[in-house]
Amino acid sequence: MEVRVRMAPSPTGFLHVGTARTALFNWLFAKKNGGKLILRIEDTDLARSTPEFEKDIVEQLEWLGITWNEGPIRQSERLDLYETHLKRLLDEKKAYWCTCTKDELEAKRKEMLESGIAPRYDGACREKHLGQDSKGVIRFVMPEHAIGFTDLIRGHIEFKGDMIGDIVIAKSLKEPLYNFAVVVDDEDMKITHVIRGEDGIANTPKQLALQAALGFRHPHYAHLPLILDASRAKMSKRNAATALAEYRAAGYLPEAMMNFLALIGWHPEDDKEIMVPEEIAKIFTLERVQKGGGAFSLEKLNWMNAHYLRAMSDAAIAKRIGWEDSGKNRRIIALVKPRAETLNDFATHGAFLFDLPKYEPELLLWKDMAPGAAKASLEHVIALVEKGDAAGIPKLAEERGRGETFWPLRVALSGLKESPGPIEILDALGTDESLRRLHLAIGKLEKIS
RNA sequence: GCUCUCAUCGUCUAAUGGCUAGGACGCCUCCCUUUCACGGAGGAAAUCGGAGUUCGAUCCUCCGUGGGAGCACCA
Repeated sequence: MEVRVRMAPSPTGFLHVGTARTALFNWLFAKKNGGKLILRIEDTDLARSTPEFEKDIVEQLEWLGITWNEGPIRQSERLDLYETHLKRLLDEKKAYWCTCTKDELEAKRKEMLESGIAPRYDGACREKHLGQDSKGVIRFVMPEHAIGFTDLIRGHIEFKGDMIGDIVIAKSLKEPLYNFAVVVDDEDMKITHVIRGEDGIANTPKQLALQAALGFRHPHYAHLPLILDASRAKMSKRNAATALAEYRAAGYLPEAMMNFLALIGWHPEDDKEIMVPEEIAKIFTLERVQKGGGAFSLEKLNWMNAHYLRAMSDAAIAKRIGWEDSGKNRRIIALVKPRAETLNDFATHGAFLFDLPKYEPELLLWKDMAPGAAKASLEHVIALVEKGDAAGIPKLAEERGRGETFWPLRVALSGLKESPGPIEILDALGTDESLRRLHLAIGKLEKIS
């Protein structure tokens, strides 16, 4: 049987890194098994869903390199389908109208909580046989027996029978709710494997019961461990950037992000960590997915991004950051690359190459060097550069002292305490600009001598 | 409160019923180097606790502890 999996984000916010990771694992699973991936937009909550968020979801998935075979399919456009099944459930008395008010429910809930039992609907309207004109909501008659399933990652999971009350499956015939829409869609789209986050575990028995009542088959379930933040709680906007778009804007590469995300909760048999998506897809199995939640380590992401950056050609980087692919820009990129962690670093770390650096004159002094000595050093360098003999600088350094020569030169050109090598900067800057900066440095030294 | 779930270096994780529990990030040292990086070579760092099964348990079982998630007319 053909493997069919889905990613089912809800357009009520920007694409979350956790959602992206779930999408990625579905993509990997589909690829590994020669299956199909369906993008389903779960927008049954009309009040909270927006086209902007949907656009972000699609854009970020595309950026990551996740491709799908069907969709995006919007639940909001399939209302008739849900209504058909809703009516069937009602006709068969497997669902009923409920007119309990929110206040009543809240009071009962509080009461149950206080007496130490799990809050659940008491079934007050179950036997009232209310009609559609009652303007209530539709509840599903939850079976009393225990419901278990075998999770592909966690093994057998069982829920006690009387735990879950009659859940609301729709606000009206035209307003289905999450658990119901999911069940109808998973059946209709012939989903074989539901691969989702661990937070979906508690929904599984509800969906299983709904499937049984509707006469649907049960897909396989696999619940992925959660992505945790640095304090080991579910990653939230409070403590870290959660929107994929933020990482994109911060200059992370999609290939690095994908590789990094794949390694949260999954690990290859060997210890090879740097892998392109196609490589991972070849060896990906749910058996090797971890059960415990994994923290999102920005430090490791940074390392991985830097690693991918260093593997890219200067021309490719120029293209990514939107720089003209000129000889000068390539030299600048080559200079910044060993120190860059993100795409944005090229602009910030390379800024001194475009704009005249600002720095204190004292920075020009190597250790306890006197201003006059620094000035003399720079003058020697200027003489060489003016002759077009920059290649003679290393020899000069040997004669006059490496630190004494290179340090003032580097600072004069970059204004930085930490920077690429001075000869390389001189080359990237060009003779004219270099001489200009050297003279400016001498001016600064004269002021403090 | 109730339900479900998880537990190996600080972090992501590997492995095994029995050798020095492996790799990666981060950290430290050294080499390279005018500086900082990059690169190279080393190093410190972990099986939550208690019972049981067993010749032997980090691995299997139970209990405890700790963490996490879920308990909407959200998804």
